[in-house]
Order: sequence, then structure tokens, then C-alpha cells
Amino acid sequence: MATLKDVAREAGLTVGTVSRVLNNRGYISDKAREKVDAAMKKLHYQPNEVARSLSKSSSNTIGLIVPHIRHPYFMEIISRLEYEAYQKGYRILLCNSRNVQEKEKEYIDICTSNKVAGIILCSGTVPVEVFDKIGIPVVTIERFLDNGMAAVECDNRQGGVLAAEKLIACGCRHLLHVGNIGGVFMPADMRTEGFREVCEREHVPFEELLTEEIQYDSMMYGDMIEKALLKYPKTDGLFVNSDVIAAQTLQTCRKLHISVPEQLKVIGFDDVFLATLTTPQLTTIHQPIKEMAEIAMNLMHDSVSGKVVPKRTVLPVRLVERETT
Amino acid sequence: MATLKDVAREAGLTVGTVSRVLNNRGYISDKAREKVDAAMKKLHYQPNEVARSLSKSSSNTIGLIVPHIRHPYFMEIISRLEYEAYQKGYRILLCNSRNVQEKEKEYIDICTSNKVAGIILCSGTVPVEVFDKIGIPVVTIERFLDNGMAAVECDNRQGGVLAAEKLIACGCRHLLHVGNIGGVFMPADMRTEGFREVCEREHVPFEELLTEEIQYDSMMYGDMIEKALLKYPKTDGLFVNSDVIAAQTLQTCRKLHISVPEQLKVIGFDDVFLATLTTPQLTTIHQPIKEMAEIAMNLMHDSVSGKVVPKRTVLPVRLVERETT
DNA sequence: TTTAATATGTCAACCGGTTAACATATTTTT
DNA sequence: AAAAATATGTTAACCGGTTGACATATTAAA
Repeated sequence: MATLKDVAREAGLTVGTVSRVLNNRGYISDKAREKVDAAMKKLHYQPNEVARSLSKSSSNTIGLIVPHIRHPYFMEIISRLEYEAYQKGYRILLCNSRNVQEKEKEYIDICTSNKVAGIILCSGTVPVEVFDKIGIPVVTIERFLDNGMAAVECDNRQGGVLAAEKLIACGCRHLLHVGNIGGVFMPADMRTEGFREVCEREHVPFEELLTEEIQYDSMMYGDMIEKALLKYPKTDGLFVNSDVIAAQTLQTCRKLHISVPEQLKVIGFDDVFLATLTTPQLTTIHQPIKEMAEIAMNLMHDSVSGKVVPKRTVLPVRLVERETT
Repeated sequence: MATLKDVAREAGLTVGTVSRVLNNRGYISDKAREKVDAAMKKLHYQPNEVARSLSKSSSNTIGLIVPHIRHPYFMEIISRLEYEAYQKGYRILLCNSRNVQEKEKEYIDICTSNKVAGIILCSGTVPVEVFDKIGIPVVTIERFLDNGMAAVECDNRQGGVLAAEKLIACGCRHLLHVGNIGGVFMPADMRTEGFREVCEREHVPFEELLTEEIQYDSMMYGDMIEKALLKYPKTDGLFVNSDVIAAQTLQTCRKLHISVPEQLKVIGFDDVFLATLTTPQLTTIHQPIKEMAEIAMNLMHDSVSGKVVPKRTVLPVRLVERETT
């Protein structure tokens, strides 16, 4: 593998000049540039990014920590972020915390050991303090850390509001909400708030089922939903915290001979690809995942460049009506 | 950030000894080990993996090149590989070629520039020769490169056989197969072979629709399926190359008022999570994705360690019968 | 013509860990 | 007591690119 020195020798220049060409630093003549380009081409020169990272003590890799890969929502996030990263010349070091604190911590260490330029965090098992001293930019998506890091989220509360209003407008009078609960506060918890507020304002009775999502890895929520529907048999409107759960709800309803949307109306969250593949297709709260990823990566880029970035960016959600309402 | 030198000073030893402890090289006493451990703990020492990679000219990162992230099949592959990599102390550099040759080539360069230990390749747009001189192990999944690299695949031909046999056993007499076609030969092409052989042997008429999957990114196959069903209205048995297409087929059938499985039986491929979330649930050919990922990462590990590895590993598939047949 | 801007060379330290050669000291074995 | 094994120190080169200080040469502007 050819090195910078080889290129310099081939071009009849010195490493200093070649490095200047590569990094666009100082004065360089067109002639020099051409000679360097020719030499690089001839030797099939590929800069050693590892050496570069070492001398700069920072790479152009971004650590992406998610709690889950095998989940449509995070899959979309990952896909979009990878694209945005690529556009900006960053690489993605993929880290799956599996929602386990130990693993998340370990991955944070791995990221810093590997001198990533920054971390995009979608996982939320680790307390804020851990991030205080890592010394690199952290941008969160749907995970609010109240310590000055840039956070990108959707208007979760509004999502809960839209869902409740829609169900009530559809004539539902016995609502049920399946939401999250965990050790750490998550923006998604606000969905419950919004939902609750509307129900109380409209005097519509509702139940809340807050789960710890133990089934995080397997994504099997069928049993949980079945128990909930049997426990609250009068339920005629259901708002769940993800399309995956909503899709499994439809399967459960089929099993229990509950017709959707006639007997039970269902609203999911996320609006991922899956929402159009169920029968009936899912009515859901649309998260602008593409935009969230785009903004997150822009924030990361700006942070890495030393710019001041907004602490919190909240994007709008909207109700996408399909066939379950 | 503390360095090796700091640790050595703190432990009252020299870098040589500390490095020996870290890499388990040469003679080390328990006392020295303890002192080093204590010093590392006290200074919160994290080895600089970049420096390590530079001096070893190889990192413990594996480049993972997929043609698609936003696709359930690759999502599963990625998820499993990430897990296996983690278990073995490797990191994943995620590369999405988007099925574009230029991007795939660029990502291969990025991988070598970053001195990855090896590449796991699930993408297939680049001709074999490109891999001949990159000098690091390459393991492929569902992508056979006939140049001595380790390949992991499922028994695609058998998948086609099972699908055809099942459809015929169900009484279908007008079969249709939607498969892939591309510039480069892919193992998935063998599904068509198997399917064709059975149909010919059993004298059951069949049509083949081989697409280039232009919709690779958007994953919208609805129109294609609709046109196919309108072009071959007598079709009563359909075998498609992925569960995603199968799921969209069900939506199309609903639109065209074709009842599944009564009027049309459908068999997908992959057996991803999605297959259980459609209505009716998908009968499909199960790929042992977990095992494939496990084996692929083992092969990678062995290759990196300089071992001789089997050139080709073919895993069995099986028909999972659900509700579309 | 003098000054200033542009362009490149030279040299060397640096990023942080790896590794090999060689010396030396302490233990253990023969 | 001598030989061998174990343990650590010293030193320095190396991985490959970055960067800054300083010198020098060529052009261009004043």
C-alpha cells in the first residue's frame, strides 16, 4: 500500500507539500496539485485514515448507539442517518445497546476509545452524568438529556393529543393507552401526557398500561395486548406507542374476534413502512424520521465544527389516517 | 485522557511492561499485573484503539456492506451480525451501498482506508476482481464470489423447489414467480431454477417475472405486482422472492378483490418478522438468518486469525406454513 | 527596485501504542 | 554453584500522516 511518502517521491515533491494539497492548507500551485493527483492515481494511493485519525486525535466516524436494530423504527433511523453521514463524509460505527445499561456504557467507551468524532444516541438506559465528561459532541434522538446536549425529538405530547382527539371524534368512549415506562425519562413518555390531558378534558374514561417493554429484543407484544384487551373488554379505542405493537394488536384482535375498526379503533405511532402492510392498514402518528435524522446529523456536523447548536429541536407530528380508525 | 505512559508512571513500571500486560506477551508477574490494573483503574485509562490500529495496521472493526438497511431481511442480518461481532470484540462499520456500484466501490475503499480487519459483504453490484487485491478477508452472505472467498448462503434452489411443490400440492395450476435479475449472478437466482425445475417436472404451467428491483430503495412493489396479476389473471399460485414483496402482494390482492389463499396462494421468502404481521400471515421459505450471521462472523474471525476456512457454506431452508397457502 | 505575496523544501516533533533487541536482576531448577 | 527460566528496564524504531518553524526561491505588485 502506497504511503504519503511514496506519493511525494513519485510527484517529485515533499510530504509537506503533498499534505498541504490533501488538506488544502497554505499555498499550493496548480502544477503541484496536478503532480500530486497524478502520483496518487498512479500509485492508487489511499490515505490511511487511521494514521490521520491518530494525529488529529479524532476520526470521521460517528458512533450511533441504538437500543434496537431489529425494530422498524430504529431501522429507519439507522438507514437515514447512514445516508446523511455518508453525504457529509462520516462513517457509522453501529452500536446496539439492546437497552442494557452495561452494554450502552461499554459502547460509549468503545466509541471514545475509537476516537469517534461524536455520538448520536437513540438509546436511553444510561444516566446523564456519564456523558458529561466524554468530551465529544453528543446528539440525541428521542432521548432528552438535560445537560446541554443537542436533542432532536418529535412533538410526542402532540402525538398523544392527536391520537386521543381522533379516537374520541370517532366515537370511542372507553380508551386504552399502551405506553412506555422506564428508569430514565424519555420524550416518548410525553405521548401519555398528551393523551391523558385530552381524555380528561373531554371527560372520556381511559386506562393506561405502562410497560417496561421487557420484550424489547423479541418484539413480541401479543400476549401483553391480549391480556390488556381481556382486562378492559369495553375498550373501543386503543392508542399504542409504536406501529409494531399496533400491528401485533391487529393479530390479537383477529384471534379474539374483535373487528377493527368496527369494534375497536387502533392508532399506532411512528408511521413506519410496516403501517401500510397490515390489514387493515394502520392509522398512526407520523414521526418525520427523515427530517429528524437529517437535523441530527447536521447538528452533529456543526457541533464537531465547533459551532453553537440549538439545545432542543422539536419536530411536528401528524395523524395519518388509514384503516384502523 | 490518560495514555499508556501515564499508566506506566503511575504503576512505577515502564511502557514495555505495561504493554506486555495489556497484550499478554512475554513474562509478567502477578504483582505487575495488579499494579497495572490499579493504575488503569485510577486513571480511567482507555487504550487508544486508533493508535493500536495504526501500529498493527489493522483494527478490530469489520466493514459490513449491505445493499439496503431499510429492508427487513438486511435489518435482521445487520442485527445478528452486530451481536456476533460484539461477542467477538469486533465493531461494525455500517456501509449501505444502496445497490449502486459506485457507492459499493467507494465503501470498499473506505473500509480499506480505515484498516478494517475484514469485510462482510451482502451487496452484489461489484465484479469479483475488485476484491482480488484488497488484501483482507471477505466473507459474503447470499452473494457468491467465485474467487476463493468464504461464502455463506442458504439453499436457495431448494427454497424454490419447496415453494413450487407446496403450491402444486395445494392444487395451483397456474403459477407465477417473481424473482430477481441483475448484472451479477446472485445465489437468490437459484430460487428461480428450483422453482422452474419442479414446475417442468410436474408439467404445471408457470410464468416468470424477473425484475431488476429498481425500487430497491423505496421497496414499493405494489404496482409491479398489480401489473403482473392483471397480465396473468389465471394465476392461482404465486412465489415471490421476499416477504416484503409478498406483504405488498396481499395489499394488492385486497385492492383487486382477489382473496388469499382461496383464489390465490402466496409464498414469500426470508421469514422475517413481518411475515407474522400480515393478514393473512405469510407462508414463506425460512432462511436461517441467525445461523448464517453466526457462521459468517465465525468465518470472518477465523480468516482474520489466518485459519483456512471453508469456501462455501450452504444452510438449509424450510417451508413455514401460515395462512397464505 | 524594493516589497510583498506565493510556492515549496527541510526538518522534526507529535499522535499513542507495539515490538524487538539487549541488558540486568531475581528466582527456580539442576 | 552453575545454568535456566522468569521478570522487568532501557532504548528506539515504527505505523503513516499532521503540523509548525524556518529557510529559500519564484512571481507579482507597489
